[in-house]
Amino acid sequence: MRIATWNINSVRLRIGLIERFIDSHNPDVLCLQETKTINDTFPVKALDAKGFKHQHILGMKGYNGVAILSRQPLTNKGSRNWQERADCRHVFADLPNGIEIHCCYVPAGGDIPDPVANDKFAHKLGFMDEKATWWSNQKHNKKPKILVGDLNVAPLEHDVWSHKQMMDVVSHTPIEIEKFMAWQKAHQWTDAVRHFIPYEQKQYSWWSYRAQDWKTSNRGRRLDHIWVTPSLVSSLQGTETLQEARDWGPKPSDHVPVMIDIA
DNA sequence: ATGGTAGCGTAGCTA
Repeated sequence: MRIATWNINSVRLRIGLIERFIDSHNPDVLCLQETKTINDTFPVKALDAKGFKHQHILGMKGYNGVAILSRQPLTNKGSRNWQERADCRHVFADLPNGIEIHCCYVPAGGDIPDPVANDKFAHKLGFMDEKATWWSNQKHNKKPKILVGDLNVAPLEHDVWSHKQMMDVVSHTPIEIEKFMAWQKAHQWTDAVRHFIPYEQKQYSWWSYRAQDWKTSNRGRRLDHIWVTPSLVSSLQGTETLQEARDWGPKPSDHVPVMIDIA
């Protein structure tokens, strides 16, 4: 089974890129973030025509929005609010094989890495604290699980182009990484991408629109993640990050698809 | 130290 996650930055604008990705990489489950539309205008029919007949979508006007798209039926579909905001950042469902899948979109956190000066950064830190607490309290739930999404943190030294220069840049600050790791530890999540990619190897899933030439400057960050619970680790078969999609036209997303294959 | 781009929806917010 191939699971993919992609921050699409408007599902309506980029439905053609999604179709291209489905044709070229044949995912079984595709999780999207930043769909940026209410459910009524989500491209349900186009995705149904591509074989994704089972869709769990949660969108709002203009911002955020998440979706789980599946070739196989989804059951126990749900969603959750965080930091007392109904801002469409988390959906989950069960797959026929018994795996519970979660699609998350963590707040970006604004530009200033100070929770006093920047409400958006405080919100991001609180969001991850709440995630850690909630997942810690889910320990009784023994179902195998996969958590994917744009988590907006690049936690490891080689998840950013320059660890030194990024330490005071939101997404790679020590306080964010501390809270991110606490969340990961709270449910014994394993980073399924780094399970295959050596720690020393640079690995990115996002490159800014603001660079003149994203590929030449290559100042990327690994913001998009796939985590699995312990019993699934031995079933992991491989991972792929589709860097070439950063050039897919006419208008690419600033994030690229991240995939795992699991037996 | 600064400014650079993009989407939604049509101003200004968010990323």
